Amino acid sequence: MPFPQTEIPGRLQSQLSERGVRMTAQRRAILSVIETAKKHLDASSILRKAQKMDATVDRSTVYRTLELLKRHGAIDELDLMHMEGERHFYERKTGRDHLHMACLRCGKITEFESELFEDLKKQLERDCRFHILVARLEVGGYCAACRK
Amino acid sequence: MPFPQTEIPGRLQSQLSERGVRMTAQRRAILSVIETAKKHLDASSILRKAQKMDATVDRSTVYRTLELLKRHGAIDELDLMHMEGERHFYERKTGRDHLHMACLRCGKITEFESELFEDLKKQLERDCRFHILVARLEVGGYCAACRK
DNA sequence: ATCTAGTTGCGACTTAGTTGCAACTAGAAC
DNA sequence: GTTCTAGTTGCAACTAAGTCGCAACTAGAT
Ligand SMILES: [Mn+2]
Ligand SMILES: [Mn+2]
Ligand SMILES: [Zn+2]
Ligand SMILES: [Zn+2]
Repeated sequence: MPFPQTEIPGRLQSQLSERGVRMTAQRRAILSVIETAKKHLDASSILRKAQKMDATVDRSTVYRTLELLKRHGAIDELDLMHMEGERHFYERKTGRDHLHMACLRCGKITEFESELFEDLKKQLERDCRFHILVARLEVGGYCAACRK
Repeated sequence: MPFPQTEIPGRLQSQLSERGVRMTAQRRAILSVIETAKKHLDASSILRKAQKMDATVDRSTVYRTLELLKRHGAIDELDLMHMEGERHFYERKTGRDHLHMACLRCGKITEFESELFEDLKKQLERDCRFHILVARLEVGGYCAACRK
Protein backbone atom coordinates (compact mmCIF):
# COMPACT_ATOMS: atom_id res chain seq x y z
CA MET A 1 0.00 0.00 0.00
CA PRO A 2 1.34 3.37 -0.78
CA PHE A 3 1.85 5.03 2.55
CA PRO A 4 2.92 8.57 1.86
CA GLN A 5 4.84 10.09 4.76
CA THR A 6 2.49 13.02 4.44
CA GLU A 7 -0.33 10.86 5.82
CA ILE A 8 -0.77 11.91 9.43
CA PRO A 9 -2.68 9.57 11.76
CA GLY A 10 -6.16 10.92 12.33
CA ARG A 11 -6.06 12.70 9.01
CA LEU A 12 -8.96 10.68 7.66
CA GLN A 13 -10.96 11.45 10.77
CA SER A 14 -10.50 15.20 10.61
CA GLN A 15 -11.10 15.19 6.86
CA LEU A 16 -14.53 13.68 7.51
CA SER A 17 -15.33 15.85 10.54
CA GLU A 18 -14.68 18.93 8.41
CA ARG A 19 -17.15 17.53 5.93
CA GLY A 20 -19.75 17.45 8.69
CA VAL A 21 -19.62 13.72 9.32
CA ARG A 22 -20.45 12.82 12.89
CA MET A 23 -17.66 11.10 14.80
CA THR A 24 -18.41 8.17 17.04
CA ALA A 25 -16.07 5.87 18.95
CA GLN A 26 -16.89 3.08 16.48
CA ARG A 27 -16.08 5.21 13.47
CA ARG A 28 -12.82 6.35 15.02
CA ALA A 29 -11.82 2.73 15.54
CA ILE A 30 -12.71 1.74 11.98
CA LEU A 31 -11.02 4.78 10.48
CA SER A 32 -7.84 4.19 12.39
CA VAL A 33 -7.76 0.55 11.26
CA ILE A 34 -8.06 1.66 7.64
CA GLU A 35 -5.54 4.44 8.04
CA THR A 36 -2.87 2.29 9.60
CA ALA A 37 -3.43 -0.81 7.46
CA LYS A 38 -0.29 -2.31 6.04
CA LYS A 39 -2.17 -4.26 3.38
CA HIS A 40 -5.55 -4.46 1.69
CA LEU A 41 -8.17 -5.43 4.25
CA ASP A 42 -11.57 -6.99 3.76
CA ALA A 43 -14.64 -6.11 5.84
CA SER A 44 -14.20 -8.93 8.33
CA SER A 45 -10.53 -8.12 8.98
CA ILE A 46 -11.51 -4.52 9.52
CA LEU A 47 -14.17 -5.68 11.95
CA ARG A 48 -11.75 -7.89 13.89
CA LYS A 49 -9.12 -5.16 14.17
CA ALA A 50 -11.63 -2.46 15.03
CA GLN A 51 -13.08 -4.62 17.80
CA LYS A 52 -9.67 -4.74 19.45
CA MET A 53 -9.93 -0.99 19.94
CA ASP A 54 -13.63 -0.85 20.70
CA ALA A 55 -15.26 -4.17 21.48
CA THR A 56 -18.74 -2.84 20.77
CA VAL A 57 -18.14 -2.38 17.02
CA ASP A 58 -20.61 -4.43 15.05
CA ARG A 59 -20.35 -5.93 11.57
CA SER A 60 -23.21 -3.81 10.28
CA THR A 61 -21.45 -0.66 11.48
CA VAL A 62 -18.35 -1.68 9.55
CA TYR A 63 -20.38 -2.12 6.36
CA ARG A 64 -22.25 1.11 6.94
CA THR A 65 -19.01 2.97 7.52
CA LEU A 66 -17.40 1.49 4.41
CA GLU A 67 -20.42 2.71 2.44
CA LEU A 68 -20.00 6.16 3.95
CA LEU A 69 -16.29 6.26 3.12
CA LYS A 70 -16.94 5.17 -0.45
CA ARG A 71 -19.57 7.88 -0.86
CA HIS A 72 -17.09 10.45 0.39
CA GLY A 73 -14.42 9.16 -1.95
CA ALA A 74 -12.18 8.40 1.02
CA ILE A 75 -11.58 4.75 0.20
CA ASP A 76 -11.46 2.52 -2.85
CA GLU A 77 -13.05 -0.90 -3.09
CA LEU A 78 -11.18 -3.70 -4.83
CA ASP A 79 -11.86 -7.24 -6.00
CA LEU A 80 -8.19 -8.23 -6.23
CA MET A 81 -9.39 -10.82 -8.73
CA HIS A 82 -11.53 -12.51 -6.04
CA MET A 83 -8.80 -15.10 -5.70
CA GLU A 84 -10.52 -16.84 -2.82
CA GLY A 85 -14.06 -15.99 -1.87
CA GLU A 86 -16.03 -13.09 -3.17
CA ARG A 87 -15.06 -10.55 -0.59
CA HIS A 88 -14.01 -7.02 -1.35
CA PHE A 89 -10.94 -5.22 -0.14
CA TYR A 90 -10.53 -1.63 0.91
CA GLU A 91 -7.78 0.93 0.97
CA ARG A 92 -7.37 4.58 1.79
CA LYS A 93 -7.59 6.68 -1.33
CA THR A 94 -4.42 8.69 -1.64
CA GLY A 95 -3.59 11.58 -3.92
CA ARG A 96 -2.68 9.56 -6.95
CA ASP A 97 -4.45 6.46 -8.21
CA HIS A 98 -2.58 3.23 -8.65
CA LEU A 99 -3.39 -0.05 -10.30
CA HIS A 100 -3.31 -3.54 -8.82
CA MET A 101 -1.71 -6.64 -10.26
CA ALA A 102 -2.72 -9.96 -8.73
CA CYS A 103 -0.57 -13.01 -9.35
CA LEU A 104 -2.88 -15.93 -9.97
CA ARG A 105 -0.17 -18.40 -8.98
CA CYS A 106 1.35 -17.04 -5.75
CA GLY A 107 -1.36 -14.57 -4.83
CA LYS A 108 0.97 -11.60 -4.51
CA ILE A 109 -0.60 -8.19 -5.01
CA THR A 110 1.59 -5.54 -6.59
CA GLU A 111 0.71 -1.89 -6.85
CA PHE A 112 1.87 0.41 -9.60
CA GLU A 113 1.53 4.08 -10.40
CA SER A 114 1.72 5.07 -14.01
CA GLU A 115 1.61 8.29 -15.94
CA LEU A 116 -0.07 6.33 -18.73
CA PHE A 117 -2.90 5.50 -16.34
CA GLU A 118 -3.31 9.20 -15.64
CA ASP A 119 -3.26 9.95 -19.37
CA LEU A 120 -5.89 7.31 -19.99
CA LYS A 121 -8.17 8.83 -17.36
CA LYS A 122 -7.66 12.26 -18.92
CA GLN A 123 -8.61 10.78 -22.28
CA LEU A 124 -11.90 9.50 -20.84
CA GLU A 125 -12.68 12.84 -19.25
CA ARG A 126 -11.95 14.65 -22.50
CA ASP A 127 -13.01 12.29 -25.30
CA CYS A 128 -15.95 10.64 -23.58
CA ARG A 129 -16.92 13.66 -21.51
CA PHE A 130 -17.10 11.35 -18.52
CA HIS A 131 -16.56 12.80 -15.08
CA ILE A 132 -14.50 10.23 -13.19
CA LEU A 133 -15.06 9.67 -9.49
CA VAL A 134 -13.49 6.21 -9.17
CA ALA A 135 -11.07 4.42 -11.47
CA ARG A 136 -10.19 0.86 -10.75
CA LEU A 137 -7.69 -1.04 -12.83
CA GLU A 138 -7.08 -4.62 -11.77
CA VAL A 139 -4.88 -7.00 -13.63
CA GLY A 140 -4.59 -10.76 -13.17
CA GLY A 141 -1.76 -12.92 -14.43
CA TYR A 142 1.69 -14.10 -13.39
CA CYS A 143 4.20 -12.02 -11.50
CA ALA A 144 7.88 -11.79 -12.43
CA ALA A 145 8.79 -14.57 -9.98
CA CYS A 146 6.05 -16.96 -11.10
CA ARG A 147 6.09 -16.68 -14.85
CA LYS A 148 7.79 -19.97 -15.78
CA MET B 1 -21.07 -4.81 -26.16
CA PRO B 2 -18.65 -4.90 -28.96
CA PHE B 3 -20.01 -7.41 -31.41
CA PRO B 4 -17.51 -7.76 -34.19
CA GLN B 5 -19.06 -8.99 -37.42
CA THR B 6 -16.31 -11.59 -37.47
CA GLU B 7 -18.00 -13.34 -34.52
CA ILE B 8 -19.81 -16.37 -35.96
CA PRO B 9 -22.49 -18.06 -33.85
CA GLY B 10 -21.11 -21.24 -32.35
CA ARG B 11 -17.61 -19.85 -32.51
CA LEU B 12 -17.21 -20.02 -28.75
CA GLN B 13 -18.43 -23.61 -28.76
CA SER B 14 -15.98 -24.84 -31.38
CA GLN B 15 -13.18 -22.87 -29.77
CA LEU B 16 -13.73 -24.83 -26.58
CA SER B 17 -14.27 -28.19 -28.30
CA GLU B 18 -10.92 -27.77 -30.01
CA ARG B 19 -9.42 -27.21 -26.60
CA GLY B 20 -10.77 -30.61 -25.54
CA VAL B 21 -13.68 -29.27 -23.49
CA ARG B 22 -16.60 -31.68 -23.44
CA MET B 23 -19.81 -30.32 -24.97
CA THR B 24 -23.12 -30.93 -23.28
CA ALA B 25 -26.58 -29.63 -24.11
CA GLN B 26 -26.41 -27.41 -21.01
CA ARG B 27 -23.10 -25.92 -22.00
CA ARG B 28 -24.30 -25.27 -25.52
CA ALA B 29 -27.29 -23.38 -24.14
CA ILE B 30 -25.15 -21.29 -21.78
CA LEU B 31 -22.53 -20.57 -24.44
CA SER B 32 -25.11 -19.45 -26.94
CA VAL B 33 -26.67 -17.12 -24.37
CA ILE B 34 -23.29 -15.54 -23.73
CA GLU B 35 -22.42 -15.34 -27.41
CA THR B 36 -25.64 -13.66 -28.46
CA ALA B 37 -25.97 -11.36 -25.45
CA LYS B 38 -26.71 -7.79 -26.31
CA LYS B 39 -25.58 -6.50 -22.94
CA HIS B 40 -23.63 -7.54 -19.88
CA LEU B 41 -25.43 -10.38 -18.17
CA ASP B 42 -25.23 -11.62 -14.61
CA ALA B 43 -25.36 -15.28 -13.59
CA SER B 44 -29.08 -15.35 -12.92
CA SER B 45 -29.98 -13.72 -16.26
CA ILE B 46 -27.77 -16.25 -17.97
CA LEU B 47 -29.57 -19.01 -16.10
CA ARG B 48 -33.01 -17.69 -17.06
CA LYS B 49 -32.12 -17.34 -20.71
CA ALA B 50 -30.35 -20.69 -20.88
CA GLN B 51 -33.34 -22.43 -19.34
CA LYS B 52 -35.47 -21.19 -22.22
CA MET B 53 -33.32 -23.30 -24.53
CA ASP B 54 -32.82 -26.22 -22.20
CA ALA B 55 -35.11 -26.33 -19.21
CA THR B 56 -32.84 -28.71 -17.31
CA VAL B 57 -30.03 -26.17 -16.88
CA ASP B 58 -29.30 -25.65 -13.22
CA ARG B 59 -27.88 -22.67 -11.38
CA SER B 60 -24.83 -24.63 -10.27
CA THR B 61 -24.09 -25.58 -13.87
CA VAL B 62 -24.17 -21.93 -14.84
CA TYR B 63 -21.66 -21.07 -12.14
CA ARG B 64 -19.48 -24.04 -13.00
CA THR B 65 -19.53 -23.10 -16.67
CA LEU B 66 -18.69 -19.47 -15.93
CA GLU B 67 -15.70 -20.72 -13.91
CA LEU B 68 -14.65 -22.88 -16.84
CA LEU B 69 -14.95 -20.02 -19.30
CA LYS B 70 -12.95 -17.72 -17.05
CA ARG B 71 -10.20 -20.34 -16.74
CA HIS B 72 -10.07 -20.62 -20.51
CA GLY B 73 -9.93 -16.87 -20.89
CA ALA B 74 -13.13 -16.96 -22.94
CA ILE B 75 -15.07 -14.47 -20.83
CA ASP B 76 -14.37 -11.52 -18.58
CA GLU B 77 -16.00 -10.92 -15.24
CA LEU B 78 -17.07 -7.41 -14.31
CA ASP B 79 -18.34 -5.58 -11.24
CA LEU B 80 -19.77 -2.63 -13.15
CA MET B 81 -19.34 -0.73 -9.90
CA HIS B 82 -21.82 -3.06 -8.13
CA MET B 83 -24.44 -0.40 -8.56
CA GLU B 84 -27.20 -2.56 -7.15
CA GLY B 85 -26.43 -5.82 -5.43
CA GLU B 86 -23.09 -7.57 -5.45
CA ARG B 87 -23.57 -9.62 -8.56
CA HIS B 88 -20.98 -9.98 -11.26
CA PHE B 89 -21.46 -9.53 -14.96
CA TYR B 90 -20.00 -11.49 -17.82
CA GLU B 91 -19.10 -10.86 -21.41
CA ARG B 92 -17.42 -12.69 -24.22
CA LYS B 93 -13.76 -11.79 -24.43
CA THR B 94 -13.07 -10.43 -27.88
CA GLY B 95 -9.78 -9.67 -29.56
CA ARG B 96 -9.18 -6.30 -28.02
CA ASP B 97 -9.85 -5.32 -24.42
CA HIS B 98 -12.11 -2.44 -23.61
CA LEU B 99 -12.81 -0.51 -20.46
CA HIS B 100 -16.15 0.14 -18.79
CA MET B 101 -17.55 3.41 -17.54
CA ALA B 102 -20.53 3.24 -15.21
CA CYS B 103 -22.62 6.33 -14.64
CA LEU B 104 -23.47 6.48 -10.95
CA ARG B 105 -26.48 8.68 -11.64
CA CYS B 106 -28.31 7.06 -14.59
CA GLY B 107 -26.66 3.64 -14.48
CA LYS B 108 -25.57 3.69 -18.10
CA ILE B 109 -22.60 1.51 -18.97
CA THR B 110 -20.31 2.78 -21.70
CA GLU B 111 -17.54 0.79 -23.31
CA PHE B 112 -14.38 2.26 -24.72
CA GLU B 113 -11.35 0.94 -26.52
CA SER B 114 -8.17 2.89 -26.18
CA GLU B 115 -4.67 2.64 -27.53
CA LEU B 116 -3.50 4.16 -24.25
CA PHE B 117 -5.02 1.19 -22.44
CA GLU B 118 -3.02 -1.13 -24.68
CA ASP B 119 0.12 0.92 -24.04
CA LEU B 120 -0.46 0.75 -20.31
CA LYS B 121 -0.75 -3.04 -20.44
CA LYS B 122 2.44 -3.23 -22.47
CA GLN B 123 4.14 -1.09 -19.85
CA LEU B 124 3.15 -3.56 -17.11
CA GLU B 125 4.37 -6.52 -19.15
CA ARG B 126 7.67 -4.79 -19.83
CA ASP B 127 8.44 -2.69 -16.73
CA CYS B 128 6.88 -4.97 -14.10
CA ARG B 129 7.63 -8.17 -15.92
CA PHE B 130 4.04 -9.18 -15.26
CA HIS B 131 2.37 -11.62 -17.62
CA ILE B 132 -1.19 -10.33 -18.05
CA LEU B 133 -4.06 -12.78 -18.44
CA VAL B 134 -6.93 -10.47 -17.50
CA ALA B 135 -7.08 -6.69 -17.40
CA ARG B 136 -10.12 -5.02 -16.03
CA LEU B 137 -10.53 -1.27 -15.98
CA GLU B 138 -13.76 0.00 -14.51
CA VAL B 139 -14.54 3.62 -14.00
CA GLY B 140 -17.38 5.13 -12.00
CA GLY B 141 -18.62 8.69 -12.28
CA TYR B 142 -21.01 10.80 -14.32
CA CYS B 143 -21.68 10.34 -18.01
CA ALA B 144 -21.82 13.19 -20.50
CA ALA B 145 -25.62 13.44 -20.17
CA CYS B 146 -25.65 13.42 -16.36
CA ARG B 147 -22.81 15.73 -15.44
CA LYS B 148 -24.91 18.79 -14.58
C1' DA C 1 -21.37 -51.56 -27.84
C1' DT C 2 -18.53 -50.64 -24.02
C1' DC C 3 -16.23 -47.92 -20.76
C1' DT C 4 -14.87 -44.20 -17.86
C1' DA C 5 -13.61 -39.65 -16.68
C1' DG C 6 -16.05 -35.65 -16.74
C1' DT C 7 -20.47 -33.46 -16.01
C1' DT C 8 -25.02 -32.80 -14.16
C1' DG C 9 -29.19 -31.60 -10.99
C1' DC C 10 -30.31 -31.46 -6.56
C1' DG C 11 -30.45 -29.74 -2.08
C1' DA C 12 -28.16 -28.29 1.61
C1' DC C 13 -24.79 -25.04 2.82
C1' DT C 14 -21.62 -20.98 3.27
C1' DT C 15 -20.25 -16.46 2.85
C1' DA C 16 -20.91 -11.56 2.14
C1' DG C 17 -23.62 -8.00 2.79
C1' DT C 18 -28.38 -5.68 4.19
C1' DT C 19 -32.20 -4.09 6.89
C1' DG C 20 -35.90 -2.66 10.39
C1' DC C 21 -36.10 -1.16 14.70
C1' DA C 22 -35.69 0.41 19.43
C1' DA C 23 -32.08 2.34 22.16
C1' DC C 24 -28.43 5.49 22.24
C1' DT C 25 -25.52 9.75 21.38
C1' DA C 26 -22.92 13.70 18.92
C1' DG C 27 -22.89 17.95 18.64
C1' DA C 28 -25.76 22.12 17.84
C1' DA C 29 -28.73 25.41 20.21
C1' DC C 30 -29.76 27.38 24.15
C1' DG D 1 -24.29 22.48 31.76
C1' DT D 2 -29.00 20.98 29.96
C1' DT D 3 -31.86 20.06 26.32
C1' DC D 4 -32.97 18.43 21.94
C1' DT D 5 -33.00 15.93 17.75
C1' DA D 6 -31.26 13.99 13.67
C1' DG D 7 -27.95 10.71 12.93
C1' DT D 8 -25.92 6.42 14.49
C1' DT D 9 -25.69 2.02 16.73
C1' DG D 10 -26.14 -3.20 18.01
C1' DC D 11 -28.89 -6.76 17.34
C1' DA D 12 -31.11 -10.41 15.10
C1' DA D 13 -33.22 -11.82 11.33
C1' DC D 14 -32.84 -11.70 6.50
C1' DT D 15 -31.45 -11.73 1.40
C1' DA D 16 -28.40 -12.46 -2.30
C1' DA D 17 -24.67 -14.70 -4.53
C1' DG D 18 -22.11 -18.43 -4.98
C1' DT D 19 -20.33 -23.32 -3.51
C1' DC D 20 -20.19 -28.25 -2.77
C1' DG D 21 -20.87 -33.41 -1.99
C1' DC D 22 -22.97 -36.90 -4.11
C1' DA D 23 -25.44 -40.28 -6.85
C1' DA D 24 -27.04 -40.47 -11.51
C1' DC D 25 -25.99 -39.54 -16.13
C1' DT D 26 -23.33 -38.98 -20.58
C1' DA D 27 -19.66 -37.44 -24.14
C1' DG D 28 -16.72 -39.12 -26.73
C1' DA D 29 -12.69 -42.20 -26.97
C1' DT D 30 -11.69 -47.12 -27.95
MN1 LIG E 1 -16.69 -7.80 -7.04
MN1 LIG F 1 -18.08 -4.87 -22.12
ZN1 LIG G 1 3.48 -14.84 -8.38
ZN1 LIG H 1 -25.53 9.08 -16.68
